[in-house]
Amino acid sequence: MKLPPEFFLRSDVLTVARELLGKVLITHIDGVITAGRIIETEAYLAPDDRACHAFGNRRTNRTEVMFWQGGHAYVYLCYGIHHLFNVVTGFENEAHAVLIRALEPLEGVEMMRERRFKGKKRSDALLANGPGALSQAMGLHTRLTGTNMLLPHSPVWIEDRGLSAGEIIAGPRIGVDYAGECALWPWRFLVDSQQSTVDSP
DNA sequence: CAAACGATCGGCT
DNA sequence: GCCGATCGTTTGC
Repeated sequence: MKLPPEFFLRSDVLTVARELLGKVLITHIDGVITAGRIIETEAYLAPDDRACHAFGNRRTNRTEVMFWQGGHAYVYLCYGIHHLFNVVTGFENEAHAVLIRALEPLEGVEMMRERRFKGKKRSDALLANGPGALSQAMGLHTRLTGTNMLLPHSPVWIEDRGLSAGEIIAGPRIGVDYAGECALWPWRFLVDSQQSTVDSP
């Protein structure tokens, strides 16, 4: 059920990013379980990817966990507001990561609504429809960076529950226009919501 | 030490 | 569709 080390210990981060679609991201935080089916990812791959924080394999305090072996969490603050959650992949000293960009909520939806909307009325479609949004809904925070998701009782982990990803669409990554030609690489993956997936009639 | 910069979101026009 | 929020990280002087 919980993904094994071998899933993350692969150098081909593009394949891992694709295969994460349909898997289930789970947190156990503040005594509550929340879970969602991963429906959008992006791959980041040092050293040649200008959009990757570890471009050129440069190590900084922030990006150090990207160099750890696959299965750790890399969470960083974006635009001073948003906590973005990544899965570190590959072997030690390979700075590869997959950004989780969207989820389909499965469990703990009440808690997700509370964290996201604080009682205000909003559409459930907005619960986890972006990388900052899903982190807020799931309780993911920069303090969780460096968490080993493979350890028992970790606060965040990923499971295979046999759900299908369906058809997969690939395209350029979002918000990395500064990265030159790297911004054009089709390293964003999302499930085709036009296609039938888990429970269509 | 100062300053620019985001792997975004939500509110407003 | 545009724009401001907001702050840790990084880089430059």
